[in-house]
Amino acid sequence: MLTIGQVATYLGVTVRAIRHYHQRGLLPEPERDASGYRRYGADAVVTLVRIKAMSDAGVPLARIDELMAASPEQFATSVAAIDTDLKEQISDLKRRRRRIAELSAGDRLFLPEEVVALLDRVREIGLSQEAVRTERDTWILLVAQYPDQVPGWAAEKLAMLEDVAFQRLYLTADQAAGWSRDDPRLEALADEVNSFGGLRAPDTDGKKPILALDALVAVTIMAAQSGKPVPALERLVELCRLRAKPN
Amino acid sequence: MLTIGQVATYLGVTVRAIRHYHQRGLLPEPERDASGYRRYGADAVVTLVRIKAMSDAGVPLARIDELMAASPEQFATSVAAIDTDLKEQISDLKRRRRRIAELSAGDRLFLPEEVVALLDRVREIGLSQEAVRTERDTWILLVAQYPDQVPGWAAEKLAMLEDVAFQRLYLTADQAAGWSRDDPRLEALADEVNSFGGLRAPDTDGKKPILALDALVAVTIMAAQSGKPVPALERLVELCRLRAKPN
DNA sequence: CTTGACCATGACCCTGCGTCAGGGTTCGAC
DNA sequence: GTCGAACCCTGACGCAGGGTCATGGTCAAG
Repeated sequence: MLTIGQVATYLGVTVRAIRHYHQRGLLPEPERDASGYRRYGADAVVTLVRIKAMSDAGVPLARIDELMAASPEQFATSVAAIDTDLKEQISDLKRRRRRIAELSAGDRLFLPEEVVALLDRVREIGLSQEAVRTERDTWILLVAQYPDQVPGWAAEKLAMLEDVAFQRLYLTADQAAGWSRDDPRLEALADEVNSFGGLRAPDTDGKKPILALDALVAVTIMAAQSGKPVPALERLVELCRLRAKPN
Repeated sequence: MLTIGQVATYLGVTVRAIRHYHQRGLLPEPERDASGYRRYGADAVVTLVRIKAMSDAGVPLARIDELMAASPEQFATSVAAIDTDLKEQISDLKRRRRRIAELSAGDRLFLPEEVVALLDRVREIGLSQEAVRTERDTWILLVAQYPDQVPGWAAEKLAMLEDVAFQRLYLTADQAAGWSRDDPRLEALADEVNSFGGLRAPDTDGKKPILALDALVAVTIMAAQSGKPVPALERLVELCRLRAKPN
């Protein structure tokens, strides 16, 4: 008659696991000796071997007791179901691996390649690190809501950045974040923004493309909402809107 | 300012998950409004998008906070580690699928094919269902301790069963389980067993092959240990041992 | 008689949330 | 102004499959 520890080392399972099986009702409690120790016979060992085999094969404990008492047909059916389950889990993990690969490939995070290219470009141009982060965060928000349109929008914006004048404008707007709310340069800047088509916030006209300095709008919105308002940019947005609707 | 439910539906996660991220410290608790509701700004949404992206990619929550604040090199290293992890999990699941396949293929359970063949054979020969189960259980025990030797042993025993005399002996021993302890036929049976080389229990000489009627020994041992002793077979084993060591 | 290796039970820990339970809040409709 | 539906809050238990104490009894050897 074996003790629990002996059975465990014999079969290569832990003592805790065996007690767990008892608790789950998978393995009947054996008789106890005078001191209360569990004493196992060969039948218990056999049952345990079967449990271990199933469990190693990935059968969830809950189904093992079904299987132990199943007829050959039930057995086959259940095994097939479990196998299907495992197949699903595998393809799930594979999907995850693909996503992981995208994460590490997309240098900075879960954005479509067009956006990544755009971010690289604005960094190249000399945009401040903060502004780049804001640009990124804006795109993240956009992706969450318009995943299909985003690549197109990003490509469009990237194309606009070929224009040196637009680049200058973009950089100046970035600088403007440090200006005060009544800085006179804001007026000139607003004029320039308008010459590029003005501001268009994504929520202004639903699902239409965002162009130009929408990120600017986003900056002000996001800053305001996260508790760090940027007065100069707020004012700039105001000025641009005034020019856009002069009536 | 968004409520937790709005953020959740916007991003396609559950409210519970968001609260869970707060609890795990992945997502900082946002400010509350007058009634104690959480109010989320765009920054929180961005953080959540990043968390969701990592989590969807299979990054464990515990590592997400590392990654969120990691430098590009750390990021790459960690991502590689996680990918390795996923690969392992996948091959693990594949291994399980193979085991599952073996389970269902080996009709009656997790035994090497040689043993399955042997079991089929003894069933064919006409061994009682009980005896077949005992035979199976014995092999299960043997596999647990001598997984490498078992296929050889089973093949050897299967070969012996070609001999019709041996078959008869086997069947008679099966019948003997129903005899009384002092049945005179036991003597003759013991003689016959000896003419086939006698009994050899696996524990008798360590790792040497088991032959002939070891299952008989196993029957008595197992029966005794699981509380249902078989007196006639116990006696038979005794007799065989007497003949094996006549001094 | 003590020491170290076992055994017992019970209870808390992990992951990633789901799902009550037992409240309070807000909003639109009447 | 009040009703109900739909939110929100915290706290706690649940799952699989055990790991890991904590606390105390048992056993064999020296």
